[in-house]
Amino acid sequence: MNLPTARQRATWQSSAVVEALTKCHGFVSAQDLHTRVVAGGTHIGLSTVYRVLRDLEATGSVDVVQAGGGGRLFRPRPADGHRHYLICRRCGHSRPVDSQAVEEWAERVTADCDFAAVEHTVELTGVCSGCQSRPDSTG
Amino acid sequence: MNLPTARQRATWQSSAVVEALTKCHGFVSAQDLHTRVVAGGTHIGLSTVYRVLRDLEATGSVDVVQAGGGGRLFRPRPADGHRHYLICRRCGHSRPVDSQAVEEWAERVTADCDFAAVEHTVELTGVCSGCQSRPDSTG
DNA sequence: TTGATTGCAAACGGTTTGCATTTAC
DNA sequence: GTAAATGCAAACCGTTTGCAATCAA
Repeated sequence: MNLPTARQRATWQSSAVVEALTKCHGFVSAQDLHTRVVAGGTHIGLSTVYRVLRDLEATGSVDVVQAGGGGRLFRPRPADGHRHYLICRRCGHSRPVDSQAVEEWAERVTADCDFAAVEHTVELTGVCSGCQSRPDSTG
Repeated sequence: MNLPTARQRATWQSSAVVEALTKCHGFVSAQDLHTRVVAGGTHIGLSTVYRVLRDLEATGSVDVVQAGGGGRLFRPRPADGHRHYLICRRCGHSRPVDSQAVEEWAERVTADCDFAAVEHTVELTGVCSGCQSRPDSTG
C-alpha cells in the first residue's frame, strides 16, 4: 500500500498505522492496531488510528468486515481487488477465496430483480488448520 | 411464528414484540420495534424488546443482519429456512433470494480448504423499485 | 408461593467529535 | 503563514446488565 489515502499531508502517524496494518496477517480491529503501534514504541492517539482507517476505507485501500462483538475489522485490500475472505474465528488469519461464482450469482440476482444499486457482502469464517490442532484460546 | 422462544412463561410483552415483528415487511431494529409497539398503545420497556429478540435469535426464530450504522436488524425467519436476503437500503423491505448457488459455492470452498466449521454470511442490499421512484427520505 | 420476567437507569464497548495544539507544506 | 492533522476527553449510539418490583404458573 502506497498511502493512497484522502489525506493531504503525510505524517508519521499515518505511515505507522498503514505499516502496522500491512504487517498483520489477518483482520485487525482499530484498537488492536492502536495497541500494536503503541507497543512498537510510538505514541499515537486512538482517534488518529480511527481517522486513518476511515480515510483508507474511503479510498478503498482496506477491506472491512463486521466483528462478532459489534466492532469492525480491517485489512489491506489485495492489489488484485479480491473482496471476499475466509477468516479464522480464533486467530483472525484470513485469505481471499475465489469468489467469481458469488460475483456471478450476485450479478444474476441483480439482473433478475427490480432493485437498483445492488451491493453484496459475503463473509466466510471457520477454524484454520493451525487452530484446529491448538487448544482454543481466543474464545 | 408461534412463540418458539426460550422463555418459560408467556407474557403479553413477549407476544406484543413477536406480533409487531411479524407485521413488519422487512428488517427492523430493536429500537424501531420498540417504537412500533409503544406507538400501538402499549407501554413496554426497551430492554424487554432486546431480551425477547435475543431469545428469538437463540431459538433460530429470527434472521439477523448487520445494519450500516453498527446496529442489528431482525426479521422473522421464513418457515422454509431461507437465510439470505435482498434488502432495500432505504425502506428496509426485504425478500429472500434464491441462494442455492451461494450455498453450493460455500460448500465447495469449505471442501477445498483446510478450515473447519466454515460458516457464511451473505447479504444483498439495494434500492427497491418503490424507493427508486420516491425521493430519498430514509437516509 | 416462587422464581421467571419486567422496567428503569446505569454501565458498557466501540466509535466519533469538539477543540486547542502541533505540524507539514 | 496557514490549514491539515493530532490528541485528549467527552459525547454518542446501540446494546447489555443489576436490581427491586411484578406477575404467570
